[in-house]
Amino acid sequence: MAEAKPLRADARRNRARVLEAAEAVFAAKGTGASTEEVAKAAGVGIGTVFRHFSTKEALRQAVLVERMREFAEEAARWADAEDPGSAFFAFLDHWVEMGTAKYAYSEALAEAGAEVSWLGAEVGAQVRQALGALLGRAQDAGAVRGDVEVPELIAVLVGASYAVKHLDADTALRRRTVDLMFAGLRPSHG
Amino acid sequence: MAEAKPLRADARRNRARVLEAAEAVFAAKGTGASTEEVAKAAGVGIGTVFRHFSTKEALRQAVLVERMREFAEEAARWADAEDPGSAFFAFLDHWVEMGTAKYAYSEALAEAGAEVSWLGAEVGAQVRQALGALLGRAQDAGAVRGDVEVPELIAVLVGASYAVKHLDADTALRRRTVDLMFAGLRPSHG
Amino acid sequence: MAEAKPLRADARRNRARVLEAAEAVFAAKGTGASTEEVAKAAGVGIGTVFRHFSTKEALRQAVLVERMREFAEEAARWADAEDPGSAFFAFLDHWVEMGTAKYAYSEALAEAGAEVSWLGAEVGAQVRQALGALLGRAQDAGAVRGDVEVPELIAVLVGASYAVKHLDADTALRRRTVDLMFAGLRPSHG
Amino acid sequence: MAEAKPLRADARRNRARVLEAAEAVFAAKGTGASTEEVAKAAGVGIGTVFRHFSTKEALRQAVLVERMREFAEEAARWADAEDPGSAFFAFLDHWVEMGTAKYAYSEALAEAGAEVSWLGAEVGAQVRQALGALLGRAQDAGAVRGDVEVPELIAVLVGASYAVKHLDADTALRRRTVDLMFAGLRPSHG
DNA sequence: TATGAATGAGCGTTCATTCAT
DNA sequence: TATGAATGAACGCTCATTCAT
Repeated sequence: MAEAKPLRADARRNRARVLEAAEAVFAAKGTGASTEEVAKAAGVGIGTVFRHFSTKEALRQAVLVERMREFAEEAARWADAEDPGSAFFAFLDHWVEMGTAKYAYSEALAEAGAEVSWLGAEVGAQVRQALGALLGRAQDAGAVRGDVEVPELIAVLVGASYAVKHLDADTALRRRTVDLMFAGLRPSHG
Repeated sequence: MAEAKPLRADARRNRARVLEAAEAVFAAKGTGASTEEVAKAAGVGIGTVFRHFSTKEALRQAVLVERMREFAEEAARWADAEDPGSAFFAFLDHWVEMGTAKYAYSEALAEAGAEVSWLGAEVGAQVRQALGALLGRAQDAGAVRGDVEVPELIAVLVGASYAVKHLDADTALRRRTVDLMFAGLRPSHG
Repeated sequence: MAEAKPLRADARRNRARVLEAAEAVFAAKGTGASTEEVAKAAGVGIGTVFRHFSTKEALRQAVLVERMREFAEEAARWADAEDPGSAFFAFLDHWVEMGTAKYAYSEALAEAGAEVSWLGAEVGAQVRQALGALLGRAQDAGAVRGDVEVPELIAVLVGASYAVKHLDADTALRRRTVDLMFAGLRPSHG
Repeated sequence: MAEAKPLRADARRNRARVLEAAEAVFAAKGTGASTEEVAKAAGVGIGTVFRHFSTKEALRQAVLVERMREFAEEAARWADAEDPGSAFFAFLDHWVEMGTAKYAYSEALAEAGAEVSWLGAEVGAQVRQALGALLGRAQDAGAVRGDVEVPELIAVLVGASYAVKHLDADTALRRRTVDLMFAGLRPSHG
């Protein structure tokens, strides 16, 4: 439950810098970017990267976990909005927009949806729970079809994030696409 | 526009074998698979692969072009079905299901949607045209919202293919997800 | 039985050069020397080394196998000498002397004695058989104790080679040591 | 000659723990084991290891020195046995057996025999002296050939230890090998 | 003095690409 | 034209050593 090792202050700072750098580099060039490049972006030696993340795969996963943490936090932030229906759709929009900027969001969410073991029961559960709350209230308010459940909602979100990734230049088209993908969630559809 | 050189029969045959092998290998292991492996699968030397596709990237693109050709053909095949509405949705479903099996379909379509230059005006246009025909007839039949246009349709398709890629184990969930994503295309009965 | 792949002439030549270079480099600096260095010594790119020996360990083993092949050949060469007793001891001496120059001889023989699986049934058997022949004739001639068998003979040889490795500067001492180690093989005249 | 600085009690204790740990780790995994691992086994930080042994090589040598000290002590312990002949051979046997368990004994002794400079005049001399005493008394008692001297005795011991290292599974073979290697020391051999 | 985080050279290995056969 | 051996840059990762805490 508590952090395993209470790292020294400077070590924790470096860990964070590496994580941030990895997030940025992976976002810009994909996971294929070299670990060396991440190290350079973080301003540390390559040994430091591997001290904190024993494997490149471990680093990739840490980035994804971080993103899911942000996702859950963000979702929680919208949880007690006055109008649950608007809040729900606003959150979806917000999230998809972020995915345009930060490359691996859809990937992260996909793996969270799939309940990948390494994500850690904790974060995965937080994600599903926070999203479930938002969804439930929107359904109670009659803004979302009652038969929608969290797993397919996640999948739709994943798809939307991915679809939009290639559309960052054309704002209008992106708008139309996102609207179309989320329209099916609304009850008015037969 | 036309093929640069009229290849000798055996050369053309080899080119085709390599392309097929690449499709299979990339589908199974992703684009990261080595060119050597593709050569082996095709039963040719690695030199032959590079004779036909001067670069690995060129090979990857050729695979995508091939897929788009199939996409356009398939779409054309549904073009004169009796019930345009059913045909339209049946085609979408069919396509998404194929994407589950053949890895990079969504990727290919995404790049086709983006009108990437290398796709070649020809294939890109064929795709958009065939899909446009299907869409137009479905709209005329009142089965699809009238304000939907080809670009966002492609984007939705891309998103659906991607979303579903991680769901190949759970058929029911896949079904619900796809339905949800395409539901927005239908005219609201509000 | 026959060579698995009939390599092209140039490829076979390169394989041999790499093997030779590895023998020399490992002899001079131990197995810890870098593969890069072996490549340089062979005058080939590093990729070539790994094409022929897929692993550094594989290269090391190939060197040992090569040495055992030489050992067996050499032993066979002494097999039909006129005086079996002299031939036997002369061979032992000869071998130990070579071990002084070529670093990993004792290591190779030790693993042959241990019947390490990768040595290949073939070479290991050749070694034991050739040595057994020499030993048998020497025993028949009364020059070696009758109760000595091949396994312990190999062990003694291994020990002698190793002992002598550190004595290459002092010929006289080396002489006395080797004599002492092999003296026990002679029938006691008690 | 004497210890450079009279270390504080806890520092001396740490030095000893590191040395012991290194002995165990090197024995189990060879000198290739990482210094980090030694530190962990000793229960100290890696910085502490390097404070006491400025270099990994220095640590390795310290281990060897320690072993030679034990060798000399052990030899001295047998020095005034009643039957010098039995004592001599019993000591050799004992030592070789230990070498089976503790990996680098033969290596250590080899370097002692070679009078490597770093071993320190002191320990090297102790070793040669203690062994010389044992040998001398055995020769006086007629149990060992009179022309044998310490240097070749050390070499034989080194060879025997090494030979036996690969034979730890087969006790009977080990027995026969050792007997064979030491048999040459006895006077009955022509 | 002890700690362990940081460093970066170096290693084994892979793979796209070239070129002699 | 087809082959596959050769090449070497680049990668992930390890580890002896240094140094701030």
